Amino acid sequence: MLMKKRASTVCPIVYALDIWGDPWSLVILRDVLIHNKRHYREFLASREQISTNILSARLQSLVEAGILVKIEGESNRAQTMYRPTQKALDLFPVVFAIMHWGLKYNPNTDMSIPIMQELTTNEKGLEHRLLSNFDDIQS
Amino acid sequence: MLMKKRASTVCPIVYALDIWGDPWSLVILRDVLIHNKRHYREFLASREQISTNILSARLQSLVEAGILVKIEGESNRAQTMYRPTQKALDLFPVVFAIMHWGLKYNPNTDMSIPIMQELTTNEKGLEHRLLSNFDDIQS
DNA sequence: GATACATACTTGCGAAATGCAAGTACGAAT
DNA sequence: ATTCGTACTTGCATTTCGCAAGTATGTATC
Repeated sequence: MLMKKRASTVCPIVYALDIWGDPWSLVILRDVLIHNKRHYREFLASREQISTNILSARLQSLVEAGILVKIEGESNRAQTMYRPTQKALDLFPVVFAIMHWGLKYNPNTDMSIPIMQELTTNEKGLEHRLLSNFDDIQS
Repeated sequence: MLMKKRASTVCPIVYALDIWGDPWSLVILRDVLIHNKRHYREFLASREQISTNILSARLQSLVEAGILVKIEGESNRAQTMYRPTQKALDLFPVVFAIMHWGLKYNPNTDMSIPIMQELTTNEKGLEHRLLSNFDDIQS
């Protein structure tokens, strides 16, 4: 985190930033929520090239913050998965809002990705479909 | 910024993060958009206690990114103002989405602030009222 | 009109976080 | 038995941050 961590803040924005307000955390959350990634190796493979120590640290802090859950396989570390909690699923509106803004102002956005099209034409449908990836989590 | 700056990215989220994805930038944007702050001294007075060098650097990078405009008074630096561009005003949905999430999960949110109440009961009205602070900017 | 004050910064430095490369631990595949 | 894949950890140079102090310039006060 950039900002000195506060035990508590009365501002909902600062509260949010203290948890996932560094860029790498949001990239991980994008991968989890939008691209349905769950394995360490999948996060590593992202275009943004996060380094292993940062990835490890961020996953851990997101778990501590109750955003992700670490599910370890029995007798095989390669089965370890990171899955979102409801607290993470509630970030869909945030992620979508950021995507809308980025889409408007980033001339290099790759519109050939189906999700980008769908975000503008059928956001609710997109959200519903993505949420169905996490049916086991939904309350 | 935490993340190595990219000249261009095809991801709208990473584009956004490269511009305002550090916590301090978002605190400044909160102050501009929600609390209608415009002067250096006002940003410094925020509860989060940003230090002067960071504030100076962030204001400059937000100006470079086309998010804020620096308006200098003639013959008096104390009149210097930082005002949002349309690109900043388009961040209202992002800021509101973050506030909604923070409100849900931050037990310490100060609900005595009128804006917090209004966000849940009348978001559109709140947005409209806040936007009216920037009538001169709106296209 | 000299002095104090306010504002908007810049500078210096120790502490922390980052980025990169390499190493480790362990199960699976050959 | 050896190699490979995966999930990390460790070490270190570089960058960024946080804090304190200093600077520049205009305004207010005596």
